Amino acid sequence: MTDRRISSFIRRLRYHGGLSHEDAEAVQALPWRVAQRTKLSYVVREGDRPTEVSVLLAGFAQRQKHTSEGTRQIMAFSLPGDPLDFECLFLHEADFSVQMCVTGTIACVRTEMIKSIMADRPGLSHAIGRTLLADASVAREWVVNVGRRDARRRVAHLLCELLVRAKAQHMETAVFELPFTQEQLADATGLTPIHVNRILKQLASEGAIQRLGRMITVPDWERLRELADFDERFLHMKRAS
Amino acid sequence: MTDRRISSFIRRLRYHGGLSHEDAEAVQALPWRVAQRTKLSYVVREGDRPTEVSVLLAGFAQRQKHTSEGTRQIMAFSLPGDPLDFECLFLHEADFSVQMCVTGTIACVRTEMIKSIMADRPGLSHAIGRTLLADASVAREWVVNVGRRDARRRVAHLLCELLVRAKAQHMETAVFELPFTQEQLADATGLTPIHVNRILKQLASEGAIQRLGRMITVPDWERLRELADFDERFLHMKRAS
DNA sequence: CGCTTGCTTGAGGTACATCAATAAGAGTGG
DNA sequence: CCACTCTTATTGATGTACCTCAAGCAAGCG
Repeated sequence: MTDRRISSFIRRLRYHGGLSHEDAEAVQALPWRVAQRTKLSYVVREGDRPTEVSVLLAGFAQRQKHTSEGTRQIMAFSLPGDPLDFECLFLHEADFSVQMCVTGTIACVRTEMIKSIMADRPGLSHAIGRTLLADASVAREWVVNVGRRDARRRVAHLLCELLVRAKAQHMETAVFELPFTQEQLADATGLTPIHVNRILKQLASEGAIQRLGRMITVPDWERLRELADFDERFLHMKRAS
Repeated sequence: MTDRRISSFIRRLRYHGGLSHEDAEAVQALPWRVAQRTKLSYVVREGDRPTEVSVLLAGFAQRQKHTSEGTRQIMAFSLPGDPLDFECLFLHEADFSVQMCVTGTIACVRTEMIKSIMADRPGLSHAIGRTLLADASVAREWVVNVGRRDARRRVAHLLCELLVRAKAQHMETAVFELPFTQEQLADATGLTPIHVNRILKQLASEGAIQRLGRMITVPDWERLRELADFDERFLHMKRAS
C-alpha cells in the first residue's frame, strides 16, 4: 500500500534539478512503511546506526544535538517531503537526533532497498546526493545566521527560510502557521525563548510581520527579506516549482 | 605530470570507509593541473559555476560567506587533502567562497573528468559522497558550537577539531602551528579577534594549552577535550589512521 | 629602517541572558 | 462544561559575556 504522499518527497528530489520519470516511479514503488509519530517522539537518535531511513510525509520535525551542558541546538527543521536521515545511507552513524515537532506521519524503507535502486539508477543517486548537499548548504547558512547576525535578523532569516521552503512544497503560506514554540525558535537561533519573544514582538510592532497566536502573516515580503539579509540562493532551488 | 601529493586526497577519501585500489588509481590517473595559489587568493567565489573542481595539496584554506553588513563568517577550514568545492559536482552554483589562508598548492580537474570516472565507479562516487556529507556533519557541529557554546568552549572545540583532523592527515601535531590569525579564528567562532585573544590567553594561563606565537602545544589532550565538550564522532572517521 | 599587519591590553558600552512573576492557552479528568 | 494542571507566552528587573573603541607594541618585509 503505497502512500500517495510519497510524491511530496519526489517533489523535493526535483527541486534541485531533473529526475527521470522512471526514477520517480522506482521511488514510488519502494515498499514504504507509513507510520504515525507522536509529538516529541524521536525518529533517530545521535549515535544510532539505523537500518531504515525515513521521509517526513506530514507534520514537522527538527534535527538537533545536545551539548554536555544540557543545552540544545536545533540545526534544521524538516518539512513534509524532506528526507529525515538519508545521510545514514553514506555515513552509517547518525550525528544528530531527529525529533517530531508535532504529531505527524513518516514513511520508512530499509536502507538496502534504497541502496539497491540507487545502484541501478545513477540519476536517482545523484538527485539524492543533491538533496542532501542542499541540506548541507542550509546548515552552512545557519552557521552564518547564528555566528554573525543579530537576534532580529536571525529570527527574520529563519522565518524567510521556512516560508520559501513551505511555498516550494505547495503548502498554505498566505498565512503561515508556525508550528514551533518560541523555545524551539530559540534553540534554532542560538537565543533564549524570552529574547525570541521580544524580537517577535518587535518585528510585529515594526509591521514586518503580523501575529495571531502562532499564526504569522508577512504583509511585505521584500521588506522582511531585506531586514533578514535573506538571499535564497543557499537553498539551491532550480525552479519556482 | 601527476603530483604525488594527490595521495593526500585519497587518504581523505579513505577516512570514511573503503575505497578500492582501482578507484584510487583512477583518481591518481586523472589529468590534475597543479597550481600555486598565493595567500588570500580566492579559489572559488560565492555564486560561481565552476567548470573545474579543486583539491588542496598544501597550505590551508577557508570556506566563508559575507553578510550584507560586511561581516564575515568562516564555515570550515580546509587541510591538505581536502576537496575544496566538490559540492559543485552536485549543486552547480557555489554557495560559499573558498579563500587561501596561506600560500599553498591546489590541484584542479575539469568537472566532466571527475563526473565521467564517477559514472563508471560507484564505489568512488560513494566515497566522494561520504566525504562531502562528513563535511556537512562538521558544518552542523559548527552550528552547535557557535549557537550554544560559550567563547572558551568554542575556541577550544575548534582547536580540538583542527588537531584531530591534522593528525588524521599525518601532519606534524606534537606541536601544532596554527596557520590562522586571531581574526580568522574569530570569524570561525562568531567572536571578535579581541575576545579570541583573551580566550587564548586564558586557556594558556589555565594550562589547557601552551602558546609560542602561533605555535600551540596541548599538554593534556583529555583535559582540552573535556573543556571543549569535544566528541569526535561528528568527524565520522572510521579508523584512527 | 619605515610601513604594514597582527597581537595585546585597558576602559567602557550593549545586546542578550538570567531570574522572577503573571497571564493565557491547551489538554484532561471529573 | 467546569475545575485543574501543564505548557507556553509575556513582561519587568537585573546581570554579564562579549563587543567596541582606543592605544601601544612586536614582528615581518620591502
